[in-house]
Amino acid sequence: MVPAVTSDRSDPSKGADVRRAVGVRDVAKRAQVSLGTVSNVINTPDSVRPRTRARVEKAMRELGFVGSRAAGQLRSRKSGLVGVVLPDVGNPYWADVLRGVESVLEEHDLTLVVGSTHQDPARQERLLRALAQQGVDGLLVAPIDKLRSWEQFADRRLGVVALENGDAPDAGSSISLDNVEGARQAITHLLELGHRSIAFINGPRNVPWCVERREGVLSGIQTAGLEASDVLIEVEVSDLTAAMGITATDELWGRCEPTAIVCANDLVALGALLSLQRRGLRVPEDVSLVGYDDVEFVEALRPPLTTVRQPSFEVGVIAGQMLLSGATRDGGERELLTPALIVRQSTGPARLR
Amino acid sequence: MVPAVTSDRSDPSKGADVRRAVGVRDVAKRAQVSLGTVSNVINTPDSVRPRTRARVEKAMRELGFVGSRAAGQLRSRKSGLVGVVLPDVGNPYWADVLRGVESVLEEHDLTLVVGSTHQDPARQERLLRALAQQGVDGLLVAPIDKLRSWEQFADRRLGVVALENGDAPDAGSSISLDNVEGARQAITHLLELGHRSIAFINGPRNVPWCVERREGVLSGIQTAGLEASDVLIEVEVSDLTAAMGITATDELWGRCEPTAIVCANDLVALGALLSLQRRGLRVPEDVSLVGYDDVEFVEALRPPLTTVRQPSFEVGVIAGQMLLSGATRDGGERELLTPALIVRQSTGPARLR
DNA sequence: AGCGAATCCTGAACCGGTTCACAGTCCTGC
DNA sequence: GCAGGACTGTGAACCGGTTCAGGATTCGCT
Repeated sequence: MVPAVTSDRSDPSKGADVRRAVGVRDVAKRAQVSLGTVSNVINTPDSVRPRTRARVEKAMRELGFVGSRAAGQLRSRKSGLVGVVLPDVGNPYWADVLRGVESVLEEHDLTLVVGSTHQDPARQERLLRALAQQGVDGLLVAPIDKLRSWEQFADRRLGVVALENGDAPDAGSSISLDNVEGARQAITHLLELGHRSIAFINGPRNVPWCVERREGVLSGIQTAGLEASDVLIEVEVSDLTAAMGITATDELWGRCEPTAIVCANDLVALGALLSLQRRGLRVPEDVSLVGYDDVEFVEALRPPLTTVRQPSFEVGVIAGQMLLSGATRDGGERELLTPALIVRQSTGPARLR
Repeated sequence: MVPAVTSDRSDPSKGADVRRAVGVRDVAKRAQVSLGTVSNVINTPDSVRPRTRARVEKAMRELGFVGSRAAGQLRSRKSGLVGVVLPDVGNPYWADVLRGVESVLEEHDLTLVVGSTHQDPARQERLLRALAQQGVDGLLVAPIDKLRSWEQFADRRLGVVALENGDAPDAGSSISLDNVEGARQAITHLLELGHRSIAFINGPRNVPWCVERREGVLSGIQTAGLEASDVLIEVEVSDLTAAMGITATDELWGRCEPTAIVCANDLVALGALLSLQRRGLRVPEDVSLVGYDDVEFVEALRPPLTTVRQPSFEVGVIAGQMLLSGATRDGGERELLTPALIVRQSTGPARLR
């Protein structure tokens, strides 16, 4: 046997090869089996007789074999990678969504490649290109514009699941929360408390769920029989972070002094709160404040924040399951969850001016 | 069927090939150049005459060429991937560190593969194995035990950088904060306020920086001329989250009622705060509370939290730079930053019992 | 025009795990 | 004793971008 293979790597001129990782061929030689069998042990252990399998596994252990996903991926066209593109992993809300996704996918030996867009379409584009080149098997994306360049992933093994993707996607499944309804509840709450000068700190216009939350706000005002231009002061921040919340609120107070602020996000609300406190304003006596997400810490803030609750972890779990279900093709599934306003102590009756 | 085994991919029997991604060879054919030139355009554009390069780039655009990192990686032994293994990306502190890393590495076309260990050695092991198989070029790890299985990454192109790695690592660079000093400051502050019954909610014993913070606490007590067993009540939680903080504090109050609590982490402190508030206890009048990290939101808590500040983003930036500097071999660099106690309003004089 | 150097291009071989058509072995039942 | 099927094991070909020695062109200068 062994008629001296053509591409024999054992170069007799040098002793041990210097820096070559052990490969299936090395393991095969040591275990006295063919390289195909080693591959079988790795991928379909049940198809190998226990005795043989044990021999191969022993050899792998002794040689410290660590496979190369890249090589396998090349032939099998499976990477074991799932791309996750979120607005901001540093936001506890998205971090929680991520944990949900993780909890579902990790037991299927899928590695997550996560990236944050920070509401920047260019960043999103870069991330998607990188993921495409990495050959991810599936994509989980909370798109921040309508460019849809993620559709190219639709025919990957696991397809695409979109989070918070405004209108219906042309490809893949999607899971969203009813942002219009959530925002409407928030603004309605404030209007009922008598507020007639309300600031709305929102994210960029290209972000679907920011647009929807704005719709909800406008719709709530309209339903109350009021004119948006009389009531609402709109502020736009480029990224929904606490730092931006501080800046936006500082600037806002240079122009006017609303009796309430609605934020697109709890982090921004946190920033707003810090800005107000530094200015010596009391919440809710001087200014009412509403957040969005119901992130863990808002309950312990001073004062506890009124906000719109969204089931973050659950969203992640559902998204992960959708991806695994493989039903992301031909239209895929749709899921729409409803958020709920949680009234705490950061909102109160409008102060008379 | 399909006995056509020729390596020729243009199968005239079927019109367009069904599901094959365009490769360098397709681009080469279209641009009338050799496949090597296409590779050069991708990797060393300056080595290709502008006219030729333009032709190739046009062809790539027209064909919608998306390279396969896997194929390239196989030959070049570079993956463009950097593994990042952190305790918990959901923790704003680590999320911030991650942003720092990201800001440095993204402009070098490195993709981050991030994973959370949640203080679980088994999870850490799984993550590291996955990263090894993905062929990451470098590793950034905040190890949660002494197993050192990450040393196998030492001879990757970019080596290893360890964060918060207790004693000196045997391989790679490292950047740490002086946890002993930080914890000592925290406990000393409480002792000076007259507290003599202090709970310490800490993470698992296998985590280096938890061990160090404990050392700091013990050392501070000793310096004050007191006996740890008289003063300190130690509680251990498996994961340093707000939820665990709530549970731990709830349980703690079933056993005893310290006048102060030191937490290994701001998230745990948040949990403790929530637990105390639900129990109707006032902070700091009834119980003083100290966190660790100085995460963004603690300043806005009720009351603002006394905590130990660590420069999170900066740590990430430095770690990223260390990785890029390539000096991770032969011992590598060491960096030790010093944290600082930030006294706010969650700590006050011990209430007389 | 003539010539050597510098620059640009070429394409077969290669990286290493997977695939799959095929061969060998073992077992059952007639 | 032997056909037929189930189960195991084999190894050349393959995936597609990169490498690199060598060929082809262009350039500078006399």
